Amino acid sequence: MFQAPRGTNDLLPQDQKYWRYIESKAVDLARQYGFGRIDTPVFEDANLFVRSVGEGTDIVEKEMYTFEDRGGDQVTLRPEGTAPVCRAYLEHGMHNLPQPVRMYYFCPVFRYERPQAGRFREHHQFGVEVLGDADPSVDAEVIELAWRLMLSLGLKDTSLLVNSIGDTECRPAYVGELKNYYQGHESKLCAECRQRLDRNPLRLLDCKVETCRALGDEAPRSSDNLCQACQDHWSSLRGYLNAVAIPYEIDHRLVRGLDYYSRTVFEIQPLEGGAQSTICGGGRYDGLIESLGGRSTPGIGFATGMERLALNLERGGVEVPDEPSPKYLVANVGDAARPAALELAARLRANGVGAILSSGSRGLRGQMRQANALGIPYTAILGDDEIEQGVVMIRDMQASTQETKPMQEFLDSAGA
RNA sequence: GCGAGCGUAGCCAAGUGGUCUAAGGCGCCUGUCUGUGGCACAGGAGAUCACGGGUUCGAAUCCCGUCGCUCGCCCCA
Repeated sequence: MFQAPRGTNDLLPQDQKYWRYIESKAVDLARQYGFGRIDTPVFEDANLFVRSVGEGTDIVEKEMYTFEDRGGDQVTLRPEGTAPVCRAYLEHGMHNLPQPVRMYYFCPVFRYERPQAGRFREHHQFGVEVLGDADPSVDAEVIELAWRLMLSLGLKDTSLLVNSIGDTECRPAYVGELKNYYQGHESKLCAECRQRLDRNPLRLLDCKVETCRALGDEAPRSSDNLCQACQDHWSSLRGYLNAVAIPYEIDHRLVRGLDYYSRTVFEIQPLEGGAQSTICGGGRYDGLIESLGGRSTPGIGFATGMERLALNLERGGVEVPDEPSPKYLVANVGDAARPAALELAARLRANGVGAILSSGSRGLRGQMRQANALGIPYTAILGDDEIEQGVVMIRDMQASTQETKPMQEFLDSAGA
């Protein structure tokens, strides 16, 4: 038997309601904030991600689905959403549009990882990007949008963490200072962290080992080591967030793993999360477009994981509306009724009314059971008697009442 | 890449060496009700007990290997 590949999932009809719900809330909000939808290819030139996400990152080092196609090109299944949007911005000359350009997307994302709760090899993201505006008010707006999405979904008990990690101006000096600090305490670090000391000192901050955490509390903070421009940006952002009353927490340990982030970074986490708890992550990436060959263009965005949002909706017991069933099931008894039933169902649908034809190979009883099991509110019954008299019997399944109506009259009223 | 747990019908699951040609429940189908659902009752279909090898008179049950799934680490949505 074939199985879905490891780390991938079928999204069955009965699971769809959570996704439709998230999608509709997200699209409504995105439109409110003036975002337009963009869809980019599932695969891209491998180098797009190597250059943007960063050569030393886990994503590029060991998680990308990269293969050579039949023409000999190295292509990669999209491991994140931001770089393709930036590529599209450049490719289509969007710097000629009124700035900033605001876009949102829903797309599958692929990373070769060991699957576990809330982490898959294929997952889906809703994300937004704002390109061409460096003002901190844009940061505030994007963060507000992320926060409003959680509220609008009905996800309670989430926390918003914000930090500034500086830019190319001030970060190198800060990383040096951090390294210095940790080197002074190297004997107390866990084995992992000793390796991080060389590879990626920033990551020392979010280690979960108790002794490392304690050291992290006392470590120099990025937000205390910003250059003047970053400092101004950071304090403006906090002011704006206060102005729109978004309940954020400053988390000095928040760093994020992709190379392209600068200044503002943020995450949203459920209070009671499992291991893979982050449901939304984002930040500013002012150097990214330039590194892809464009002229210097600031950008900021975030992405949310659909699977993690759906998981949290279920865990939180959030009521999500069911997908509506067709209004009518057309039951039929006898050979003569079969074509008439087919026609009736077709005419109902032509009027925009949902209708399914039940299998006449079952008895009427079986067809009623089917209507009941499918949650269909009305059954239209056609048998020899009805055909002869040109009528149809309509049964209200919930009220358990039924009445006979002339066919034409029923069709006229059903359309309205 | 590393560590742990688990694999019995579509789903949940009993059984931990001897009528197990595998219990029960949900769901599905049929009938009681020959043109009327939900409830009840009765019946039915559906399982190479993950796969391969070994131990044994005898294996779903014990051992080894493989595969798969789940959870955790790393990292991330």
